[in-house]
This record gives sequence, structure tokens and C-alpha cells, in this order.
Amino acid sequence: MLRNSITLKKIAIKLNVSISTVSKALKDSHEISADTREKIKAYARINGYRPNSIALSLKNQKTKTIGIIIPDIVNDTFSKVIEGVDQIAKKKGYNIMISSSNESLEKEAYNLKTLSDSQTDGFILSLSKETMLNKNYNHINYTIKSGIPIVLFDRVSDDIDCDKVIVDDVKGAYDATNLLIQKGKKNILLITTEDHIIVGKLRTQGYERALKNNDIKLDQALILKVDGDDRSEKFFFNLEKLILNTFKNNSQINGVFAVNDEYAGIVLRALKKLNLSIPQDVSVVCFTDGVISRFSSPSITAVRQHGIEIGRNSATKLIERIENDDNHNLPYRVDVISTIIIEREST
Amino acid sequence: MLRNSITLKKIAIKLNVSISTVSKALKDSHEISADTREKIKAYARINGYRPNSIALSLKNQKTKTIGIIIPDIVNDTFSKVIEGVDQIAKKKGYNIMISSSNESLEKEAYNLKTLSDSQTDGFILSLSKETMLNKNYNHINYTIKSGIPIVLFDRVSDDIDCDKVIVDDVKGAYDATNLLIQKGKKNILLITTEDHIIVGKLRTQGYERALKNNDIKLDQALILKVDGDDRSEKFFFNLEKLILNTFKNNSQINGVFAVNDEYAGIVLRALKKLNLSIPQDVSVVCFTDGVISRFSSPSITAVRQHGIEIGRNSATKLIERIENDDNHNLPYRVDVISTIIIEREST
DNA sequence: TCAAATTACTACAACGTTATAGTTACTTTA
DNA sequence: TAAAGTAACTATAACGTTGTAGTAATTTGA
Repeated sequence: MLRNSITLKKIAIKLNVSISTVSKALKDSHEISADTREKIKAYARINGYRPNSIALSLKNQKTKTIGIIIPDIVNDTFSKVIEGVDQIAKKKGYNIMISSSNESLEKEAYNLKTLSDSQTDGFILSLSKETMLNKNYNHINYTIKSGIPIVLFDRVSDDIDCDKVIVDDVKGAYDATNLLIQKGKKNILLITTEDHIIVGKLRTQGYERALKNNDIKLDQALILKVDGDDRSEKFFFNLEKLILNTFKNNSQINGVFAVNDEYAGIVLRALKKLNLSIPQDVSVVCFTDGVISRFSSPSITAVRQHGIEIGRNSATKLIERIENDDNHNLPYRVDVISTIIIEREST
Repeated sequence: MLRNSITLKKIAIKLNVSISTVSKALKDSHEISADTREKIKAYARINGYRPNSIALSLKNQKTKTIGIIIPDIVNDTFSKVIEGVDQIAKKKGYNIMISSSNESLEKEAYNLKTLSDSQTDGFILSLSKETMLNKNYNHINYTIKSGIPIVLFDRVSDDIDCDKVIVDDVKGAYDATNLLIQKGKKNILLITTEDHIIVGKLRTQGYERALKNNDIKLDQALILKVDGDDRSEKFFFNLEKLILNTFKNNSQINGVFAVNDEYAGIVLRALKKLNLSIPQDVSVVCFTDGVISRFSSPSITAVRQHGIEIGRNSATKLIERIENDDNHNLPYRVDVISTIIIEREST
């Protein structure tokens, strides 16, 4: 906070006019004579007057700030969403406040509460795993009901009535699986999370649907459901062993679809140990087009979610609702950001 | 903003007391009788009264908000710093505002200006490439002089007088290069950026120092200086070709030190094409312990910068200065966060 | 020539909060 | 029994802004 910042009052005293006069002059009001106007504007310019936005927020009951609450900050996909929100926010004169829920329901609710205390005009939020697991959406529904708009993205819920921006996980997974099948790989290993992680569940559905549409029998032995919450070194070490074993017991596998790029990275490691060549022996596709997909060897064909677009779309929607005076009459919209497959060396 | 939010005034009217009474009762002032106090507190509790933080900010001339301005949001290292800042900020009751400078001087200055308009009590900032290139720090020095504390991290400058949190890039690079030498790899290819990117320059110095200390002659042919600003697909494709060529012309190379994990990822790709095995034929080490280092095959030995610690340290320093009434008398401190080497399969 | 209109300002309230300075009414104290 | 003290409140100003309403002084019009 500028200690020696200049205010309307200080200008008024200095120039021997009233505060109102200064305020109006700076707004080019015709109520103020050209002479006075110029004098005031010149003084303000020279002294670097900038309106105090806290005072404006209090007066206007608008903070021009939007809050983002995400489960994890250190995450490529979420970072891209923030980037997208930042782009739109900047353009529309909004600032963004960030807070991480750390996949915890309690922290998510706490952040929502504290940031709601007149600090933000609205929220962009992706549900924490714990929130989804407990299906406890009271904090969110309460916030919406009290008049603060929320846009949910990616991890959403049908039990919350609000604007949403989602990725068509089923279709993305379907396309990815289908690509493998088109390349002649019909024995496809799926590496996914347990069902309580909704995106894992949906991507599994896409996989299953692709097999069905191509008359390929579903083989439960080729579906590895792992603990989606664990991202420790040990977990990935065990995952590698699990993959190795699966390949040993199912030598017919010639394709792998992983629901995220971390799992795909581990797959590559396992395949290397098995001396299987990619994509000749086994083709690999994954969801999430992040740095792992781009920089691994071979680079991995991936389903790109357009995180930046998700962020831009969410921000646009939110700001529209914030600035629409009777936003309660605006029907809630759900936008599906379509995915595309970025083909790389692994297929 | 809560439309129907409850204020002291509303409580006062409802309970037929003055606003002052309500304010004092909620603060457990002994000036208010136990009876009235309880009545007011009960009413406030039931109606979910929460003080309006904008009004408090205006009154106290403190926003309890810190601004983070970073060159790039979608970046593992910066994300970790944000995470660290978030941890400390939450603990001390601060919120964080985020803005990306996109490596642009103009945007950096703009963000600093708008967020300074009474929205933030202080800043945590890492210089954009353009800012460093132009050596234009007016916006930053101006902000500091006007009383808003700034903590610089990672990309800092001697021309700015403020608290700083840095990584010992020279030592990290020295250690990394030294590790290769200890493993018997004395012909080490360095992949670095041009000198105007300070961290690239410092890491190059560490490489050179390690060679010198081990009486290894510096071979300019083994130093690739690439355009650190370019991160396009095409650039990395060309980088791969450049690396391939360098290996063809310098068959003695048996170690590689890359100043970031992206370059290291490309190195792995090139080595694979050359049919060189890692770490037997060539060992690889890089700066930046991100997802690429962890998930590539083989996993890459990396210099970990402790981004979270950088964030925690910066936030602690900043908040200390914000809350210290005469922070001008506090001498500026520079903390060096030491790096460690995470050994993996590539060495 | 005097009411009406216009010009160029100022005063005030409000946004929500808190600290300081009153103001009652009642209770001590000498 | 009157001065002093205390308990339990209320009023006011201030943080920085803006919009509405008000007020002089001057100019216009018939």
C-alpha cells in the first residue's frame, strides 16, 4: 500500500477546491470549467494520481477480482487453465486471486468462505478429490445461493447448479482408443484410476465404448485401476512393476491407453525394460498433453484438453455473469471443450 | 460479493442498538454489558456475520494480500514457488494475487502498477527476460521507494535494492558437472542459453569452474548456446539436430549437462537415435527437477531447486517486512536456497 | 427589469468498519 | 448530599470514492 499515495482529498486541499470538484474534473465532467479541469488534471498527472481501488470496491460493491480455487497448483493442466483465466481477466480489467484446496474438502470450503468475504466477485473452481468422494457440496451451493457466481471446470458435479466448462472425457478416451484400434492394435491395456475419480471413470467409459464399437471383447485383465491419489515415487515404482507383470501375463498386448501422461511415462519405462519397441510392438496413447508427452522418448501421442481454452471460456462466462445485473435470469450453461489428438512418435 | 450479506448496521437496526455497540460487542469489549454482548453475538452467529474485508482494508490501509508476478504460469518451477507462497500466506492469513508478465517488461510494469493501487501489501516477483535484457528496473525501484515491499526471487538484479531469495546456480551447476566428472565422464557437452539469460550464464560459469578445478580443458565446441526464449516445437526439433551433429563431430563426448530439463529431454531423444546407452556410453545431468526428469526413460539426474522452499522463504520475508512497522530500518537480506542433486538412472 | 436558466462550483451521504470522544444514568465516596 | 466515579451505551470521524442535491453568481430572455 502506497504510504505517500496521493488522494482526491490531498489534491483538493492543495488546489483549494472541494473533493467533489477534483473527482468530477478527473472524470471530465462538464460541470467543471475547462480551466479548473485542466489545472486539476495536470496536477494529478504530475503527481501520479491513481484511484484507490479498495475505496472503489467498497463504493461499487464490486472488487473486479475473481477467485480461482484448484486442487493443485503444481499441475500442468491447472496451470494452463490459470493462464487462460489470466488472459481474459487482464483484458477485462479483472485481477485473479489464487488458492489451492490441496485436494481437501475442508480447505476448499475454507478458501471459498474467506475469499467470499467481499474479496471476489466470483469463482472459478475445480472440485477437490475429497469433495467429490464425500459428495459434500454445501459450501458451493451456499455461495451460489448467496449471490456469488461460480463456474466449475473439469471436475464438476451434477449436484451443483451453475455454469460449467468440461472436457468430453468419454469422447477423448474413445478417440484415443479408436486411434490405437485403427493402427491395428486391438489388445489394449488401460491404465486408469479408481472410479471415484470422475475423470478416470469417464475415460474408462470411453475406452470401453471404443472397444464395443469395434466388436472387441472387453478383457478385465487388461484394465489396471490404480490409486489416483498417490503420486509418490514409491507408487510409481510399484506401478511400473504392475505394468511389467501385466505384460508378462498378457503377451498379446500391443497398445496402451493411459488416462494421464504420468502413467504413460511409466509405461514407456516398463516397455523399455521389456525391450519392446514403440510403436512397432506396442503403441501408446494418453490423456493430457503436457511436458511429459512432449519431451519423452519417444514422444507420446496425447489427447490435448486445451487447458488455456478451458480457462478462457470459464473466465468469459464468469465475467459475463458478474457484469449482468440480474444474472439470476441467465440460464446456466455447460460448455464442452472438445479435445484433439496430437499424434506423436508413440503411435 | 454477497448481495444479502449482513453488516454491523443491519444487526444494529435489528437489535435496536448503535453500530458501535455491535462492533464492540463482537470484539468482546467490556464496555458492553454481558447481556447485550451475548444477544448481539448470538444474532451475528445465527446470521453468519463475517466482517467485510474490503472495508477493513480501507480502514486499516492493509489488504492482507500479496501479489505474485512471474514470467510464466505454466512452468513447473514457478508453480512450485506459488505453492510455497500459498502455504505460508494461508498460515498468516494472507491471500495471494497472481499475474503473469509473460516475459514482457511492459506487462510486468503494468501488473505492478495496477496491483499497487492499494490492492496488495507487497510483491513477490521474478524478473521477466525482457526486463533483464533491457536492464530497466524503474517500475520496480519506484514501487519499493513508494513504500511497497518487494521480494525478488530466482531472477534478480544487483540494480534493485530489496530482499532476495536466490538459487546458487553456479554451485548447482558446479555440483552437477562435478558429479559427471566423478563418474569418469570428462568430455562433457554443455547445453545452455545465451548469456543475457542470467541463470543460463551462471550455470555456464558453474560448468566452467568444475572443469577448471578438475584440470579439464574447456572445449568451446562442447558448449551449445541456444535461444533461451524459444520453446516452439520447431526449436526443439532443431535443437535435436544440433545435438546429433555435435555428437557426430565429437565422438569423445561421454557426459551431458543441460541447464534445464527440457533440453535434457531432447538430449535423451538424440542419444536414442544415436544408439548410445545411458548412462554407460553417455551420462546426463540437468538443472530443474521437474516432471520431465522424473518421468523420462531413463529418469534424469537433476539439480533440485526446492521451488516450494523458495516460495516459503520469500513469503516469510515479505510478510515480516509488511508487518514490521518501520520496515525501512530492516536491512535487506539475500537468502541462498541450496540445491541438491537427485541421482537417477541417467548417471 | 426581474424571473428563469445556466454555470461552476460545494455539501452530504453512502459503502462497512473501528477508535476516540462524548453522554447519559446510576453508584460510590467523603 | 454533592462531587466523583463508573457502567453502558451512542455519536462522530476517518479510510477514498462518487452521485445527488444544493447554492451561489452570472447570464439570458420577454
